[in-house]
Amino acid sequence: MAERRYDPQEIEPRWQALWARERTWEVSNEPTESRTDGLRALNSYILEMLPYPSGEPHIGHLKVYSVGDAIAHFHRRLGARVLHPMGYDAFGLPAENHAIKTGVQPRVSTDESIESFQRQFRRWGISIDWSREFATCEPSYYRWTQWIFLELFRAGLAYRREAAVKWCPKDQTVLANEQVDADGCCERCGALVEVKQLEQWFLRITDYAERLLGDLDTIEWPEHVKTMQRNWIGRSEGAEVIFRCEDLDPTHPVDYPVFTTRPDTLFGATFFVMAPEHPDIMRLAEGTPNEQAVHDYVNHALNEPNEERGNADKPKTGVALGRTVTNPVNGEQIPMYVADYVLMEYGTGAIMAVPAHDERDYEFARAFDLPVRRVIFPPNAHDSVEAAPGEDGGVGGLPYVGDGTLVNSHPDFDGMPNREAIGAIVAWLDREGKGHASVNYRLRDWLVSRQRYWGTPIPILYCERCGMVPVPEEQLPVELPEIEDYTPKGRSPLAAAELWVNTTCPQCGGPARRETDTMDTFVDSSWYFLRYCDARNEQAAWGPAALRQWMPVDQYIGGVEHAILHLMYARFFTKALADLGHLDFQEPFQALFTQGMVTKDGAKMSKSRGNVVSPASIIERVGADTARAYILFVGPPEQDADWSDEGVEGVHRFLSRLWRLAADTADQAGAPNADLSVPSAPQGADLELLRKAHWAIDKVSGDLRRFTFNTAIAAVMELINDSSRLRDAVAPETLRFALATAASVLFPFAPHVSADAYDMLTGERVWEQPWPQAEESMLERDQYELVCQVNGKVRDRVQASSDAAPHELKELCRAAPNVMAHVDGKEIVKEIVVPGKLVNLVVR
RNA sequence: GCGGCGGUGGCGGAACGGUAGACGCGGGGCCCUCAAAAGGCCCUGUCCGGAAGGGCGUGUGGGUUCGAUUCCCACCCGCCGCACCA
Repeated sequence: MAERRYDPQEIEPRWQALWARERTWEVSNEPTESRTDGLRALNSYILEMLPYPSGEPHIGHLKVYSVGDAIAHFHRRLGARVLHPMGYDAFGLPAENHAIKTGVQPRVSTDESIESFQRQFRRWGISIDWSREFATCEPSYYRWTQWIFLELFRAGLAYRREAAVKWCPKDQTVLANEQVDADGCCERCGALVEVKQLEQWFLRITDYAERLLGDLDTIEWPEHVKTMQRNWIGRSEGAEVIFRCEDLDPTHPVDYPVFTTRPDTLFGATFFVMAPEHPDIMRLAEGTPNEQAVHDYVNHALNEPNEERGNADKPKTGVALGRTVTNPVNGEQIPMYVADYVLMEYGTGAIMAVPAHDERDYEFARAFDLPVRRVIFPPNAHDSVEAAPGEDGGVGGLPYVGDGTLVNSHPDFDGMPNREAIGAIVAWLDREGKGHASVNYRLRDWLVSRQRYWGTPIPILYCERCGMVPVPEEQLPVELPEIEDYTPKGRSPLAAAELWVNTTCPQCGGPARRETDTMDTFVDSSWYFLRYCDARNEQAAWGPAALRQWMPVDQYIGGVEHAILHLMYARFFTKALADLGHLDFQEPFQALFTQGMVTKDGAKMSKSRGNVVSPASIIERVGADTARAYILFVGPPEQDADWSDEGVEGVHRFLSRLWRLAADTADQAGAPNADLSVPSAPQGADLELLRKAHWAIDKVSGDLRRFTFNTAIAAVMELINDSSRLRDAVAPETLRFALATAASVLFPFAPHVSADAYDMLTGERVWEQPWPQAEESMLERDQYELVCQVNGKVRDRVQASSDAAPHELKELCRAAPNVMAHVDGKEIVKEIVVPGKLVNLVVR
């Protein structure tokens, strides 16, 4: 017989053409009949994070879609109707920067990239429902992004206020944080970046902090991702305390609230610090001898790069404002300072400083020679509370941030454990109207406006008479105009499109100007999973019936680098849209899987390192099946994996072997035969191979549920190794069954070769076959190798019958030759029997 | 600093508290071949031994257990996230 060779370059396009021709992976939104056995939901929504189309897909894309496709195929063959769509997160800076450099319009270069991604995904054989494909830069998509924005605007969840943004004085443009390098310079021109106050759009995600935190308990996400989100939200319990300033005008005192997690230390507050960004700073300093110094300090602090300013090791700096505030608990006048260690974004932008019990305040007090007053006495630190005056209370070790007993405070609280004092002092503040219990979050509102061209236009108009006016829904989308020059000139490039900017007010008909900022691309990707459910709907962003079929996403898959931003924003959108009556669920992604990075020689792939492995070149050499199976075989998918060309060859050999065995076996059988029945009472090699096949079914099924694809593929390798070894010792139908089984369970990982092998053997389409079931009887053995231990060490192995009673197993073990040698007259004090596994004799 | 994850052969990695190292790579030997490629078979943690067999081995030190890579405590190292968050 002619030598047949595994040729992925022939096999793969052939099956891809069939799947494309028959639109095999498309699904409808028709309601599924309700299922009577109640076993499983009939619909399953498997989604990988949509790609940002730039150049060619990289190896990370190959990994995420290989993982997702395996799950999608598995669910299909378990009987589910699976939604597995694809789209492109197509707005963004790189396309725009490319345009600035080359003059090629972002739309043109983006479309090129999208085409290349489409080609690759088809070439990889990913089972995508192409009928639902879209790119977020298409007006038919961003029309609904704009609609959502307006919904949020009407609900008060989108608002405008002044905010500090990064500004490059040379390029005359606002910069995204990512465009500022580590030295605080513009990544394009190298000029020192400044901070500028500009009107910006925000989304009120902070309103959802509590729910975003609480609902993490309702979803099946990796614990570390939940932890990152919890940390990002950063919930702290404490109190808001009011410090009154009467210095400016005693008849009109100003109240400055501060947030503190330690109201128990209030009596130790010896000064008061405000952030340089605090709007009252200059007003407070005005007319004091320090006015100029304060002015200089604020200017300097505001222009300092975040990385530098945020460095906790930096010595504390600041300037006295020359004013005082009143400590509400004891009426003391304490001096006010401005210092850059206080952040405007957190809490109220002002703090009470308790140097004795806070490291930062302590450092500042040291630098400025301010009083330090201990108000917490450590436990077990001898002596009575009264005998502890002076700076450190005679105990030393300041600042002290631990728990203890209150001292130097007030007779009502002195002697109280500080944990208890927190409640007592807050209650007192509350009664006096000087404060109240409060919860504070680290999470800040989401700044969504970008002074950029290549993004979704914000659908707002400014009318001279009516002010800010939302674009009426029937006028959506506000389309991005074609422009000539993408170079920023101190405002969004859109501002130069005068014809587009100038329009009429829908309310009064008078002249109006369009908002020229565009939206952060994270807005686009915060709802795309909803659009897939009803991607061709021109009347609405989605129909409720379509959503009911699919949402929430059953399994979401993507890189851990999106653990915070994208996943938080998508959750926020879902909750906000649910509150507005557009959705009837609270969480978009029921289960999440985060896959690890693919590295080369232990390092992240990058052009500058020259270690980039391109999927296209791999596939050209060994085919898509090998590339996909290898990337899943190399290790657990949630871990980082190092690409090895030798490892790829190993997987290629395995697929090659599988295919050749199937081809030879099919040739011998003459014609494909759908009948896969096996000898009725198999013995010897037949039994061994059939058992192996059923073991493999069981192993792969479990591994697919656990996402341990590496061991699933290893199990199929074992089955193929055994099939090869036993090929001449078993009945032809046994071998056929073993190989068809291997092809069947390998299909989710290497679809083309599996489909081809299955077809050669049976003439059937493997993806139309139900997932195989392992037969219980084939998983059991009537004989097994009993491990014989003496004092926990393996000394022998003997054959035991599966139905042997414990006492029989003990006998077998005691009789094993090498066990006897180790027992040798010693006393057996205990015998542990684990049926099916081992016997352990404890001797003395 | 806080939080999370992880440390197993030459390498990637397997092991419901029960035979440590499945599977693959790499390495060695052999078969096929005029030769090569491709393929096939065998060996491959380490030390002692001819072999049988035995000692030692999952970052370090303790503990629980008949038995620990697995559970508990302390520590060391590495990676990731957050970081002057009041």
